[in-house]
Amino acid sequence: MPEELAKTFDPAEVEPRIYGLWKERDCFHAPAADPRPAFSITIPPPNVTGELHMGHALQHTIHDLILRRKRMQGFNVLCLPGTDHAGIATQMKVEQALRKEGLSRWDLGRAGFTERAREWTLQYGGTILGQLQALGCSYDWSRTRFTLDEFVEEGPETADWALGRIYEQSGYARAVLHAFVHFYERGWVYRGERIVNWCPQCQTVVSDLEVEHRDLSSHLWHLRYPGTDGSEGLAVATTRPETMLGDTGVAVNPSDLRYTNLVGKNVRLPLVNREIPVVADHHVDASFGSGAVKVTPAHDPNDWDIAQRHPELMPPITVIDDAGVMTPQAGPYAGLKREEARKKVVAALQEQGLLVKVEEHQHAVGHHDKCGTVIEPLLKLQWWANCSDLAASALATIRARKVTYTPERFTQMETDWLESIRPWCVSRQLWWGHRIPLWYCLACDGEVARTSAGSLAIGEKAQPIPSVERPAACPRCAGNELEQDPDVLDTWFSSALWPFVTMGWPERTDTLATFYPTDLMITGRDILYLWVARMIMAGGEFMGREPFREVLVHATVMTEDGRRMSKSLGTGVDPLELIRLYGADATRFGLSSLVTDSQDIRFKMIWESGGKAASGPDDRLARAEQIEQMRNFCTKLWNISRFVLMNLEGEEGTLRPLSELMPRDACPLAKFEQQTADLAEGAIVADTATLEDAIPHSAFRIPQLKLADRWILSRIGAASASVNDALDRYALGEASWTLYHFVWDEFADWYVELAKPRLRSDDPETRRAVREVLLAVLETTLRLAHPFIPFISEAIWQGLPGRTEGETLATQSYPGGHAELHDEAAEASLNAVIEVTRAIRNLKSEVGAATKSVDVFIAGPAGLEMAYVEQSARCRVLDQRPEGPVSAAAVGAYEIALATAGLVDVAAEIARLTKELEKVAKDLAGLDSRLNNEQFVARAAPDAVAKARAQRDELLQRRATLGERLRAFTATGGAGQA
RNA sequence: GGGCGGUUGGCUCAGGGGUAGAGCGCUUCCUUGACACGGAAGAGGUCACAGGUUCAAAUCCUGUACCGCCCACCA
Repeated sequence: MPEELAKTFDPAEVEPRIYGLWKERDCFHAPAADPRPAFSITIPPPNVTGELHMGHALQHTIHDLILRRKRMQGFNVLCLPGTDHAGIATQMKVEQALRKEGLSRWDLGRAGFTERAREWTLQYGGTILGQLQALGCSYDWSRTRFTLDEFVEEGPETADWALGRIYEQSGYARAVLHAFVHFYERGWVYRGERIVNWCPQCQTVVSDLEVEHRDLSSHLWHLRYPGTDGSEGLAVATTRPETMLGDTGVAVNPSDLRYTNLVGKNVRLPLVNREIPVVADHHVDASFGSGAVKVTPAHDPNDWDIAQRHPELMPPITVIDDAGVMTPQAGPYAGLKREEARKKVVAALQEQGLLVKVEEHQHAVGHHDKCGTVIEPLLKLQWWANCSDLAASALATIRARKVTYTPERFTQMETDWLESIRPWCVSRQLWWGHRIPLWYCLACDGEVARTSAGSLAIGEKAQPIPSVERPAACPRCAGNELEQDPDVLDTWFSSALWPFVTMGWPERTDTLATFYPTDLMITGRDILYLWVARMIMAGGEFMGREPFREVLVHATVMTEDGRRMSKSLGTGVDPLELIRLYGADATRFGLSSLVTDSQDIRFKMIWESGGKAASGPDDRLARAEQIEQMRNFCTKLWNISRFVLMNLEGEEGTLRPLSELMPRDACPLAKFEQQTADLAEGAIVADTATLEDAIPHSAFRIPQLKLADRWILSRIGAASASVNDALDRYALGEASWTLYHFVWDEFADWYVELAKPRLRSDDPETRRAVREVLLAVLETTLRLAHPFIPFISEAIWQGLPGRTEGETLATQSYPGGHAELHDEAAEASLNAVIEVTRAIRNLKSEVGAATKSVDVFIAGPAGLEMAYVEQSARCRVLDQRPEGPVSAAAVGAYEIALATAGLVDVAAEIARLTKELEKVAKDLAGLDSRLNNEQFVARAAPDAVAKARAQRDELLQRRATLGERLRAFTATGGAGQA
């Protein structure tokens, strides 16, 4: 006996219960030793400090939808979750927490701080993983990893975020050091002094990819640098006047005749009274600004390059320090913030009459993508990774299509980037992260010394010792006064190793053997370079092959008016709010229905205050239409299910098991055995759909099968086929809408309605047949829908009779195409019923008899299922044309005459018929112009011509019928005899 | 400066060589034992603009405009 479904679907009650059931049955764990073919994904690890936002919700809806179908299709599905230690973000959070205690990281010292940060991530981090469970994600939580985790042998959960013990034989932290040492030994890592992107707020270097350029309107200041001989010299144009204090020269284009006489001479740098040379360099664009560029090698990458070509511009003069404050080299401006210095410098120059002019100017200013602070280009000695070898092999991998991108256009984006790859600055001046495993010998390395402040001064030519562990002694002098490099690695260096380190690299684990390479990487386009490209490079180097076979790039979630969702701007929604309002299923289904391959998704929101964006921190989400629609869908499905279950009338026990009623897509295991045998033979693994089709389904034999039954079975077969087809193309939106319309428009609106009278039949066999079909279609629908709406489908499924006890829907087989259910004749017949029914309803509505039962005469081809029409249109079908006045319509090959018995407004009926005739005439004209065109008949596809002819015949028929009706009306002056 | 997307009914979006679809909103009607988070019937669009290819273009090509995104050292 199935438990009766509650009156209304209550996501808040159902979701935790069902998720608990899945966990209890261990549905999401993927053992390495499993004969079934593997399907694996590693999720893009969210920041350990992060909380679920709409982008995550979309991303993981896509993940779980794909995973659940694969699981139901019989794969050994692994989705490996985890979090990223997120160096900068986490360090910022922890420092924030410390500030509240009146402490800074310096008070704790490095060891104390990292300990504190680790505690912090254990305590507060990883809440996002719990939030993913609320979304329903079917990930293997027992394998949860963290990009800075240490090896844990055995034992209880290490922390809430871990949701399980560390699984493999190596800690992530150690593996990262291994990888770096390998890089070093390959000669790809070097130390170099260059202009880097310095964040004065975070006090660290960041890579080019972490700099976000924003166009700001500013000014172009033209400054006069007088000649040393008192002549007028020249004017330079700059967007950063404060850096002039560090100028070491001026550059002009060699062919710029205005300045040829000055090249090789000196000009006087105002305010600091320094003589600086004028040089000729091709980099300078004579048509921009004044044609003369001030050269500040310490604060501008271009200027640094120019200075490399002109030794007289060296050495550089640093006038801005790590905090964005002017250095003693800035003379009277020392100690001022860079913004203040700018104002004072401009004012001083103006006072001296050296400010030639100020133009409005728009230019791109680099901001740190984590904190938004304006990046300060500074000259620094940093660790760089030369990626050209890696990029070349990654390019080869992509070009050989060992990694493919969906949508395809992203392939080009990725290869373009790889082709022009530049050295990657991998060192960061942080404490939270993987400390660079390079050691310096204070005894024998002359380039290394302790400063008075106790820190390490490391010269450019220092000779570090690479080692994962602290070396016991210096291999050169056997001294044991070794110091580790103070910097940590870019977080992206560790995440580049994610797909294989999470599976145990550098050990050779069973997990790697089974699940690497992974099948899919599902990610946003914003990290295609930062992460995806680097994983391909790292995978190729460390594993000898690509880390994933496919990259699925999904859209960005935007607000309704196209702005990026942002917490601080109040333009974002918390997905948990959506789950609270509408349930996880509706949230997922709403999101999946929005997936297309275009670039972004606009999300409509209405807040309690009435606006499109939150008016304040307390403003709550009132409505999200796109999700609400799917909540309504869930309610619909729930009610269909209630209807089916409440009509079993206690006969559940006598119903045959579902597997007999409806093909259950054959035994999955048989399939796997076949596939593994193929694998052993070295054969290409057959497409599962093909295998599925090759296995004969148990025939669907119910003697009392009626037209409606044959129709709905044919339709669910078609729906399954098209959902599968769309999912194979990652057209998740299309798949969602197909499911939506099948359930609502076909199953609920027509089949359930047509089933009602038969359920009330006196014949038990008739009743039984309908119940069985209802149940079979419902059960198949639930399997089809499960990846989209896992909670509600599982909850209903658990209440169905005829299933095996103890099973979960999550591990049932996924419906295939069901081509054997296709029934052309049934579809055509029922379509006729639907069309005629609609025409009658329309007529009833027009004559104001929508709610009444009417008499109707239908002329046309035989075989129309009149009982269905009578039921659906609420009418009585007459054997003969009615005597009295009628209202008429023509649909397809059928003519419909509705006895109006004086109901009809003559003028209105004439107007209606005239309007309909006009429409027919218009359509006919269009068709005729085509058919009369010899070119069309001669050149168009034969079936296009045939179709047009058929349409024309039908329209001619309709025109005749309608014309006759109209004539009858006008001739009798309104009596309208039939 | 390059590159990529988008421009379809009031709104948010599907679709994609044969004459336009959905949801919401709107109009009219209906509380019928699955469902008013529902049912029935409607109104509403020269598919941004201009050329071209084709028997046929909203759909393919080229160009233009506007919106968005990515990349790029023009001070």
